[in-house]
Amino acid sequence: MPDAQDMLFRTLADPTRRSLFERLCREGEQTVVALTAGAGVSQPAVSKHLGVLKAAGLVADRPEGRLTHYRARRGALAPLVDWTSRMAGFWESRFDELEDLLARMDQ
Amino acid sequence: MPDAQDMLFRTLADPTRRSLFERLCREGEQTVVALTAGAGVSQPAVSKHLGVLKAAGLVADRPEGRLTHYRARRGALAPLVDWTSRMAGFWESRFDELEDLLARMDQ
DNA sequence: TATTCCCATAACCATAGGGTTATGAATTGG
DNA sequence: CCAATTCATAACCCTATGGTTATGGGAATA
Repeated sequence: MPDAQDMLFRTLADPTRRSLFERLCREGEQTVVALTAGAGVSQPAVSKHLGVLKAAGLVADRPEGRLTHYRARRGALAPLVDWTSRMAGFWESRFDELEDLLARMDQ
Repeated sequence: MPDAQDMLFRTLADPTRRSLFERLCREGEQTVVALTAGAGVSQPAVSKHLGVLKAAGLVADRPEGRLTHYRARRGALAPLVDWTSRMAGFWESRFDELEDLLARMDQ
């Protein structure tokens, strides 16, 4: 399961993928065409990235007719917060409560 | 200067590198031989990873005779916390104060 | 029904980068 | 002074992966 951590880091390492996730966080649910516009890469590339993000649990999709809406799952960031807090040395800090909060944000 | 954020994510994406950083965070200053023991890869590989970590500002080295001591620079994690907080949507939260704290932890 | 649109998959290519061994410079110890 | 140790660099290899174009299936629209 702490393999989820590795998955998260690897997934977020790519700038295009991070940018897609950022857009979904900021602007909410989007279709693939909408995301492709301004992504700087082709539609198949966007689809592939969305697939990776989905496999990491960072996004969820909602098929609707011929469209597919994607949305961010912020709660999936919890392991990242967890790792950072451990590395920073704040074992007993407020991070813990924040992590719980993120875990429950799964929507 | 390439984006510090991007550099951080890319640097921490590799599990071997993350493991080295974790050890430096937990166990404090270490020489290269010490880090190589238990790293699971060769000494040149460790040296290369340490070079990448250093370029990202995540570690600092202290040459002493024929030994080189490496230590973690936890403050370099600040952009990671920053990004996570922005994505999670806690702009006005305790993250801010934590980020300041990390910024001042630069040692 | 025919056409257009959205999206995913397949097949392929090129590069980044993480691993190795070989080597050498610098330092310390016998 | 010679040997051993520490570390970084060089020169490779090989795989993972991010990009592309081509294609096709399902859904809306004319």
